[in-house]
Amino acid sequence: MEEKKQYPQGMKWTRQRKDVYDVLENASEPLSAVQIYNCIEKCHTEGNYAISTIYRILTAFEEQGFVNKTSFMGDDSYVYERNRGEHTHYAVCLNCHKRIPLHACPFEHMHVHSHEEEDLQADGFTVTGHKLELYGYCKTCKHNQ
Amino acid sequence: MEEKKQYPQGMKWTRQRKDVYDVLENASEPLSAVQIYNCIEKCHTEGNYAISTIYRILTAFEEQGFVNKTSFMGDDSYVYERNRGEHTHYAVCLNCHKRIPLHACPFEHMHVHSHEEEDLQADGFTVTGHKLELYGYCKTCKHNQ
DNA sequence: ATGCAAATGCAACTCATTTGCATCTAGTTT
DNA sequence: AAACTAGATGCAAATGAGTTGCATTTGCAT
Repeated sequence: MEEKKQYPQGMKWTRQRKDVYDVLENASEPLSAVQIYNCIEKCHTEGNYAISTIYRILTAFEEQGFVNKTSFMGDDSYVYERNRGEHTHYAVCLNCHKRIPLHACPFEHMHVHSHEEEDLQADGFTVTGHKLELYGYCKTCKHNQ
Repeated sequence: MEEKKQYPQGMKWTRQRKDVYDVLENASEPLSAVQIYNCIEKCHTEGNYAISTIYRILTAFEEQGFVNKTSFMGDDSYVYERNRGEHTHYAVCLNCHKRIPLHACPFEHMHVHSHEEEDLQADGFTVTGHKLELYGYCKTCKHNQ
């Protein structure tokens, strides 16, 4: 009757893992390990949490395919988000580092890869994903020059 | 008669800056600050170099538009390359972090931005550039499982 | 040759992430 | 239900990229 067993084989379902999982499940944007850590510390005043544990959990989750790890231009840390099948691209402000999600992936409607993938396959390279980032300046930062 | 004055206004042309510039000019791929530092230390046994100087020079060069600073998935540091007007995208191997340059930008031949840019402009966001990264596994890493 | 703002070297610092190790615990076995 | 054990955690120390304050040096304009 629990929401167990949605989790991978051979992975212990600990309090810490559940907390990290919940945070990512409810997050509306990618979060860094430190953000996740702070979020958990804030909500659960119970036990202690070690930041190293958060990192280890995120690594494990990534290996299991639960979360995706990426970095954005201008940010100095990695961010993690629940892997929900679809993927999102962002426009990032080079000044304040705000991220604006794009509503569609330009690659969805066509085979842009054509040229590229041919070349790559000749090299024996297997493409598993792609990442597109638009960058520039948001309204606020543009005005504040 | 020298190759001076290809450099920006108000910027002193020091031995260190010339060295960094030369390394980037002759580089066949983006380099990290540490790689540039090591490269210079190796070639020029003369004076001392401080890694902090390299970082300051790279920051200055970037502000002047001489170099572009980017990061690639899986790498934990920034890399810099001479800004030669054109831009290059890469396919990066998630295992060995090798980068394979793509010969063309998929965005060159069309206005992919259409949808996206409309949305963004409604938000007051000004797009100044984009970055596309394909990722996956190179021939070697794929075979070595 | 002189003067000074800009650039450098150095050492100490920050901040994200990792690691070794002793302790603990989820989940299985008895 | 108690015992067992591989895997997970907390802690503290280490690593590594990048930054900063400050005293000293050096382009380069006068």
